[in-house]
Amino acid sequence: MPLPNEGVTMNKDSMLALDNQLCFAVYACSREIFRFYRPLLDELGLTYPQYLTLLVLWEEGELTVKELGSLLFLDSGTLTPMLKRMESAGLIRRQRSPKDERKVNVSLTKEGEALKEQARCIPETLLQKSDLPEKELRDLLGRLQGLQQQIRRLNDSNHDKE
Amino acid sequence: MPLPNEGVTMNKDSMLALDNQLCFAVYACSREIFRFYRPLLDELGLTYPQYLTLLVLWEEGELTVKELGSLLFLDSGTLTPMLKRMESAGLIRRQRSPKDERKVNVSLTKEGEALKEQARCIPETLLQKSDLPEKELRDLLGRLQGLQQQIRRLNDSNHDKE
DNA sequence: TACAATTAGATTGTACACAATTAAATCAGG
DNA sequence: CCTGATTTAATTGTGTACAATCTAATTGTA
Repeated sequence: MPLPNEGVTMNKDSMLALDNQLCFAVYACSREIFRFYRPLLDELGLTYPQYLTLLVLWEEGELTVKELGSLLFLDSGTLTPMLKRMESAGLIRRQRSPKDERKVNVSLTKEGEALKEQARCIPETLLQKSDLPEKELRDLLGRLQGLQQQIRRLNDSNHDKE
Repeated sequence: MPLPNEGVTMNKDSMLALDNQLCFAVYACSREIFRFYRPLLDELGLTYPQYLTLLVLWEEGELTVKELGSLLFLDSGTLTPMLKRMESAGLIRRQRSPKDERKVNVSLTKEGEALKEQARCIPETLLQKSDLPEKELRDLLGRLQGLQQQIRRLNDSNHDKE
């Protein structure tokens, strides 16, 4: 006998299957994007996470490690070694804040600033090549951001419980 | 003077900005999903990539490393050490194929098979908690899969050129 | 049959991610 | 002014990712 809301609420199995497919799709897509950018960024001597870091610094100017982390959703365990590599590559400076010795200010060197122009020269973006209509891409962006926020809320409230 | 297709074709800057936002959203979303699954999978002693590997094996039965890799889009550099960890955890077996000594067959042990039931017991899926309507999630899945395929095509044809 | 090309995995080296811990600096209540 | 709590980075340890290289097995073909 069908339940009142059958057809509206999925059964557990099909929900689980959709869950797995969607999570895998996000994961696989993310790695495919890394793979696309690699040869372009190789020429600039950057990795994709380093490129994201520069995007933020180009936009915001000087930031602390903490602020960088909250924009990129990364913690010091990831950022500290990456920033050290970027520092020894001459792209950024890392210096303790004189006002609060706990903080480390991250800022661009001339070389790091100069890469901005080179990065703009990437002739075609991924999306132009992808041949998908802009409207669809904006829609996709909105949904992904929505989903990420939802999961983030779940994760954060989960973390608080402990 | 506006070009004929202005408003239809985005300018380079806004395209670049959308590109960056979308790529970051996929990347951030992927990590948020990992973070969501971690406490659930910790109880089973699994990581998310190991869980994905088991999902495939539960579905397909015995597979070679190569076949596993083409389903998960991972190469032996990633799979070999991960499969060794799963083997020493008693979840899978790895044995050279007698017919073709180059191949390594990966199959489930009783323990690995048994985890399937425990994994089904994960009470609520991510998506049920996310509170987003099924239609929207299926739509998102389709678009992500489409995007991934497009990028994969680009990447593969790029790789052929060299 | 030789033997060059191909294929499947393993290995090596670099670079994230992230949980857990540590250490130093700052803050806040008494 | 102290001292315990909090905040900020750094460190440690484990586990992916992935390019590049290597080795052994197999295949295609002259």
